[in-house]
Amino acid sequence: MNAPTPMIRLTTQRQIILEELAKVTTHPTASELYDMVRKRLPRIGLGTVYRNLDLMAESGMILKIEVGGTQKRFDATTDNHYHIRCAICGKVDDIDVPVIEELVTQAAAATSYHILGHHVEFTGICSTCQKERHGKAAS
Amino acid sequence: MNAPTPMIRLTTQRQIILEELAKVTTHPTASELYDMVRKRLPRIGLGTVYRNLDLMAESGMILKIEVGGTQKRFDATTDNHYHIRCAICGKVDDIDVPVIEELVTQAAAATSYHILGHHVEFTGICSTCQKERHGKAAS
DNA sequence: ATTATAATTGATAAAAATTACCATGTGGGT
DNA sequence: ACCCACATGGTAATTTTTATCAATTATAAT
Repeated sequence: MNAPTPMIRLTTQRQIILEELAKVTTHPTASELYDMVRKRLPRIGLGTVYRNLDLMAESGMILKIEVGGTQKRFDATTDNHYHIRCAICGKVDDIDVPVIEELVTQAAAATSYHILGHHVEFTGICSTCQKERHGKAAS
Repeated sequence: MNAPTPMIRLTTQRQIILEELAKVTTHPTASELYDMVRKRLPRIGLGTVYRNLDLMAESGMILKIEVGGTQKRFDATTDNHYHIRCAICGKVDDIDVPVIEELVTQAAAATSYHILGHHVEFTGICSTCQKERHGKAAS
């Protein structure tokens, strides 16, 4: 009666996508992941990558992080943590700042929305871009 | 020597875009704003709206909020505040939770990035979507 | 094992959102 | 009134993502 196992079948392509995503701590976009996966599965289609990333995100196996920038990014670490994005190159890293659980309580009191979660995104300039900026002084 | 007034000329279209944005507390997307502005300036082009929203965001007159969802949104209130986005309809509202300035200090200690700022985005279900969900019980 | 049944894939097309391009128009300063 | 730089509107091109669908592959039933 109640829908049982949503049962996501672990196909070869899904497994490899998952493995490649778990390998890195950067937060690759779908097409970055596509390039990574293609080295092991040259015939895979970009659509398959998108489709499966979405499925896995829906089923909670991975995280789809919708931060600034033009592309969505994915993360194999599913427990809540915060991110920092470089304003220049767009790279996204994890940042080790304690998660503030009280925020959800505070938010619940401040709105009529039913709160599901929260996310903190820092903006900054990564060390690589800091260096490059000093390279060319006054533009 | 040092670049003087970046000097953004306040054209009619810019003024009206700004006025329309300031009128609402929702956080319209570029095309929503386009529709609003077109009522007063029927010949304006969508490109002009995009171009000027970007310019105004760069010069700090308005805020470009890059949250979840497929479209960027804009906000006439430039002092830092947090947002909540409906997971179902995608609507974005302000949420009145105190801004945590310490976060930036904490972040600075935890990363090699040069921190520029931070943003908190809550996810939830807005009251409208809560009601509609109860409407159709077991699908 | 063999067939039936359902889910998944790869390829391609389509959609959605944004940006780039460029000839024409506009306004401010002299 | 005449420059001149900037801005505009219209359109085309890009970028990112989603949809479609026939062919393939896996699972279940016999």
